[in-house]
Amino acid sequence: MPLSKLFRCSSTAAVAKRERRKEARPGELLDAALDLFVEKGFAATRVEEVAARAGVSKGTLFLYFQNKEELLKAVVRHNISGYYDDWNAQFEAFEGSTADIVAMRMNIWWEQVGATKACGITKLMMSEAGNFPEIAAFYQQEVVQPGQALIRRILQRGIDRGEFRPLDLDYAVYSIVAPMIFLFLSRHSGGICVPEQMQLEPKKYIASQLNIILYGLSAAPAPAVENTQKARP
Amino acid sequence: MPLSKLFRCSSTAAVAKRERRKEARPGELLDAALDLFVEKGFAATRVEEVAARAGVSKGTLFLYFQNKEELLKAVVRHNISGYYDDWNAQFEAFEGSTADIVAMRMNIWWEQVGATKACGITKLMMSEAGNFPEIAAFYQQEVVQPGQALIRRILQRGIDRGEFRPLDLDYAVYSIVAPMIFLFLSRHSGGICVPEQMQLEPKKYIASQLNIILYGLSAAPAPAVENTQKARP
Amino acid sequence: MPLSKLFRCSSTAAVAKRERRKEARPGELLDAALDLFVEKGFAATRVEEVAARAGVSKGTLFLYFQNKEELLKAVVRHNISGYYDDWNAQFEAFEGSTADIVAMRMNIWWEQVGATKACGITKLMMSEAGNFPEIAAFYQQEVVQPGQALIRRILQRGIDRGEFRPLDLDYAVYSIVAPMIFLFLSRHSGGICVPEQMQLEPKKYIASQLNIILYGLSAAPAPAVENTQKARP
Amino acid sequence: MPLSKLFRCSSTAAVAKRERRKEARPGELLDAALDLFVEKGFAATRVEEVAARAGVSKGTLFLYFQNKEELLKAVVRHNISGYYDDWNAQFEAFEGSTADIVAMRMNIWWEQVGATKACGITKLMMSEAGNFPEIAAFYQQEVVQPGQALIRRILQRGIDRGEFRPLDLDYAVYSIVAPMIFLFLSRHSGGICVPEQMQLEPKKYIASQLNIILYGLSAAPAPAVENTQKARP
DNA sequence: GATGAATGAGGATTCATTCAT
DNA sequence: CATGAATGAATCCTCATTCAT
Repeated sequence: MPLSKLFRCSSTAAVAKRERRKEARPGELLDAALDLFVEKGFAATRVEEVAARAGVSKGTLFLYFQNKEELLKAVVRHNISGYYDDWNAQFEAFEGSTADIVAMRMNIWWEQVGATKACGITKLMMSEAGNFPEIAAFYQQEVVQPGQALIRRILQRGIDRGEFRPLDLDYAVYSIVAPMIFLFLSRHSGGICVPEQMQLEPKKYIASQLNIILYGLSAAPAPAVENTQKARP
Repeated sequence: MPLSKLFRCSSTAAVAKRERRKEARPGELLDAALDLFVEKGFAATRVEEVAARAGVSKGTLFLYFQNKEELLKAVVRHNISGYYDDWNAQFEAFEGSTADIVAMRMNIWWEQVGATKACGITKLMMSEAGNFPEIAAFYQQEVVQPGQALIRRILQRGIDRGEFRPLDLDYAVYSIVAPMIFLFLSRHSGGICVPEQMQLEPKKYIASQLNIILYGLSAAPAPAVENTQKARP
Repeated sequence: MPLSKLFRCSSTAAVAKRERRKEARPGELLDAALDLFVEKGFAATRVEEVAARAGVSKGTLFLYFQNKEELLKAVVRHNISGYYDDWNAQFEAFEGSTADIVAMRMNIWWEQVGATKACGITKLMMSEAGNFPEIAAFYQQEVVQPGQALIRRILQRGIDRGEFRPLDLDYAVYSIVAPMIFLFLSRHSGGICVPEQMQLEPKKYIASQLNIILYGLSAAPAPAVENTQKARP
Repeated sequence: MPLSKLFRCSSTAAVAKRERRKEARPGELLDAALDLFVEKGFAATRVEEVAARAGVSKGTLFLYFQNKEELLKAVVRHNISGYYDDWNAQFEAFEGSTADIVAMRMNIWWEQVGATKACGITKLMMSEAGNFPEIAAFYQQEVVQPGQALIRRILQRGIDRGEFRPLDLDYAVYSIVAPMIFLFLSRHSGGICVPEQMQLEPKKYIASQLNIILYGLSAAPAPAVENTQKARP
């Protein structure tokens, strides 16, 4: 049954290839695992499937990862490589209006995360956070907090430069974060966020949100909203 | 819902205890199930736990619910049905500004759903939608679509009355929906949405979002946002 | 739900009727049980179904029968009321040829047992004998042995009167018994004995068997059968 | 059946033990299953018992058989396949009297099936046919129909050669089939067919049946049987 | 007597993990 | 290193039986 036995010869070329593959193994497993965890959920994904998709046997998977949970952790860690250094640098370097920074940030966030397979990690983390507090904490520290800190700095810049109204930053960050997270989740929520037949067009969605948010953040005079609303500061 | 209540005359003291319990059972089971499903997830919750928390045995649960999946469906149905009739009526009856309707809607949505145990259903549904397409479809039809339809009508009213700018409603609804879903999810996401130490204050969060959104929706003149942004219509 | 409550009044007529029904209960339960045991098998029949078909509640059944096994035993006992007294008497009284007795016996056996619901008991007993040795022993003693004894006496009569050849009765009885048992079983064997599309016509089947058997039993000279066959005695 | 045996060269001593066991497993499991299914019935047999008797764990069984029902089907297939080719060939090749073919057929049927463990399958199938229509259909097609077709051809040969009387084959086949099925069933019926203390001697039983049947089938002149009997054709 | 709500033992099946080869 | 056969813990669900009313 193991056909590989029949075809494996001891030429150096073959050894080299095997060697190379050996080193590639963990990465292939992580890719396969990401796909499947995102597609079917953590619990519903069988390790055997992950192994099969990576082209190895079940046993081999356990050579590289202590258990299924460790595999999940590794998947998350592996897929949140530091965008933030780049993104922070971009922010520092930017010279235009803060509104433009916000717009750019959301669009790039989409392009570099939302449009990739990593998008599904948000939903994956949300679903599994309860069962894996340790990894949730890790994700919080490595992803959530730096992300929100960056948004915060952006908004602060707008306020400092008089482009944005004075805002309670603790809450204002969510006017940027919430729509983006919602967008990511909506793509893996099976119609729970956005009805399936609707199919959100991401770029249009972001534009629409920006159109509203930026106006709301701006230092222009506010309309009168009585009753439930606090007057603008 | 239990019609029998309407027809029972109070003379039968003898039948009381057993029968009263029987009527209470489904509700007790649904409450227990909601708690546990939200806390541990659907798959990770054992039916026996649900039964135990409701103070009955495993078998009793299956007297009232055909299987675990039906129990989940019943939980969803039990905790969401009936809001929309009220909410639609409220909307029809309201005479004030549309901004106030939006504000009221978000606050009431919070109070009647977000602040209750039912809040966790959003995350529960998102996590399980992939594994239970039937339930997802049910939720989509019974909850998501009517909810978004209501928001749509509200925004349409604002536009019709000249209070709001002309908007692409397909996308504008999410300026209301996204922050609320995000809020609900954040309370059950183990810090994936909002870092745990931050502890969002819901009323303040809603006020902050409203403050920005309503301004963004309003017909007042927009600030100049160049580059990525479309000019206001 | 129990509609009977609504209609039960305390008139003497009603009481009489209830009384009558009460006495009829065990019989109704036995009838229902026989139907279901034969149709679905013992294990696959739920006591609740039996009770429902008899028009009573599950609890009531246990008022009359200690448990499901006792119910089965009662069903068997109830449905093998003494044909043998009649049949033995018929045999004693008969004056014609023994071949005619055999023919009559098989036909009457069919009419009074095979064509009735009792027919299914043979298959039921065969299936359950292993699980209920006690009742198998009972059936053996009350049904199988008397039946074979009668056949034996019939054959003996044929031999004694020179109508039949001398036969080893221990085995010859099965030339009569086997075809009949096979017929009974075939009607409840789901195509294991006789392919379902074939549908044996009982009277024709019996005639065909008789035609062959009686010839084989008769004292007429035998054809030459070499090799495997013993010569006729 | 395991083709791999044919292709395995004997150089791989290292792989031996584990692999040999793997190949033996299905057979060991089928043997264990046959024993237990026949002894206790299908429903009453726990898969764990089957596994234990085969010396493996519960899980291992499911490595080889999708579920309990497939195990049953495999048992049937394993124990009946392949006789008919031989038997049909034997029939074609035979040159003696048709009476001898009949005699040989019954004796060999006994020796190759009745005297083996496979004998119990007949009763097993009869008991379970109602609950597993799919298996019943399979057995009907693979076992019952080919078997009866063979008997039919044998009888036809006898008629064609003037050895047997003209017979309605649809019914005459059962003069051969019924006694054999009865014999098989009797060995697993707990005394329902044949009282336990009697202990049928199979060879003697078959001889006795043959003695009667063959005489009845033969073209020799028939004795007068009046009344219920049709005159011989 | 009659009811039917409640019980809980019992069994098939899945799948992460181990380990002999 | 790699394999995949073997394991057995874990859980849903059924249904005979009990017993408070």
